[in-house]
Amino acid sequence: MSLSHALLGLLAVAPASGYELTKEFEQEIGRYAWQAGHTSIYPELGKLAARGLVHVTHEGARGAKTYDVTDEGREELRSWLLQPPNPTATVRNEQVLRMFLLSALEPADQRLMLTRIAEHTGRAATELRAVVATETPGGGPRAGFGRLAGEFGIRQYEAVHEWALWALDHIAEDGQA
Amino acid sequence: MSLSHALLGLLAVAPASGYELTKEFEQEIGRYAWQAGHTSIYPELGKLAARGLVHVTHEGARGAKTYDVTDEGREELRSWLLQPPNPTATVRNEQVLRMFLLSALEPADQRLMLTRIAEHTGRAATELRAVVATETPGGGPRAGFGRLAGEFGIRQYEAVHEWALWALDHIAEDGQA
DNA sequence: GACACCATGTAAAAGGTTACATGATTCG
DNA sequence: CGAATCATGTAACCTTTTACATGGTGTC
Repeated sequence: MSLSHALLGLLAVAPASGYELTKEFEQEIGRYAWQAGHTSIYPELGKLAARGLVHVTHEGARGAKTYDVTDEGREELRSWLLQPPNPTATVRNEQVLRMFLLSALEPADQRLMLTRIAEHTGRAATELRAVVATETPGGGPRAGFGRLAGEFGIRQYEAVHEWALWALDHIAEDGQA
Repeated sequence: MSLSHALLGLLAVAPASGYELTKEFEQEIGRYAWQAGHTSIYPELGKLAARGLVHVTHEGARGAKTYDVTDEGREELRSWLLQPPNPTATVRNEQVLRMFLLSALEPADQRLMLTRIAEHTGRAATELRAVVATETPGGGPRAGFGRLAGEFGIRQYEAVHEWALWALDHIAEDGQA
């Protein structure tokens, strides 16, 4: 299960509370890599603590608990991250699924959908490029993290943008690509 | 739930049995978009039939049932596909998660991981480009489908490849991106 | 004092995976 | 006749989502 490793990884970069981790999952990590809500995060932190991979470093106001990774947790994370790319790893992307099912539509609808995708990803790439450019070097505890994610996102949007333009160019009148 | 729409979409392109759909999910669709095994596909086909979105067109040898989409199913599929891109759509990608957690590693491990990713995606892009180039135009019932998926995959691998090279170039000695 | 936000949790239901189970057909 | 492949299904388990539930703190 990858949620445990996602939490381990985020905590390895900087200790945090369940609440802060939840907000993290609403950012880039949730948009490109893995989604999770607080109702799965809190119990999972409890399980990780029970397994000795994380521990509570201190309790703050309003019952807030700050978690940090233990040496054992760091070892577990490292061995998971350094695994060779495995071809059966979990993949689930609703947007990409929509693109793949394009062939099920009539030609006119195909063009409509591809045009929308091209516009949307083109705009998203431009916006993200602007955001990344204005980000101050240095910054918070996860600054490097955001930079890496930003550059990934830009390339991701550009790739889909180029694909949509290619597809628009290559679907014939009868809709066969 | 997207599995139902994935099945609807595949059947809309060409009628098929649960067994054939299962094999479909082991190809590009499972690699880039959505995974499913036969144990989730068979019950789901049953539910879709109960809702009147698909129906069994004929039963062949060994109890094989060929499903096709009904008009109602086609309408449901179309309205789902033409929905505007929604930012909270399901995203779950173990490989991308690994990349995002790069910052949790020591600089030497980061470089090792990025080098591996760059090599792997570079090779995958080249191989896929070769496969797409040799595919005969025309072909089977889902030929357009495979072409679309192939072009998508190529751009996907290239994007990650470029990202990994960028990251290798930009992580300083202390591992800050 | 109301509203926004901080901060945590549980429980039921839905969705998905793994393991188990069965039998037909085809090819060598 | 044995092995691979075709073809379907159920059940137990695990994971995830949705809904419910509670209370503290800061600010206007």
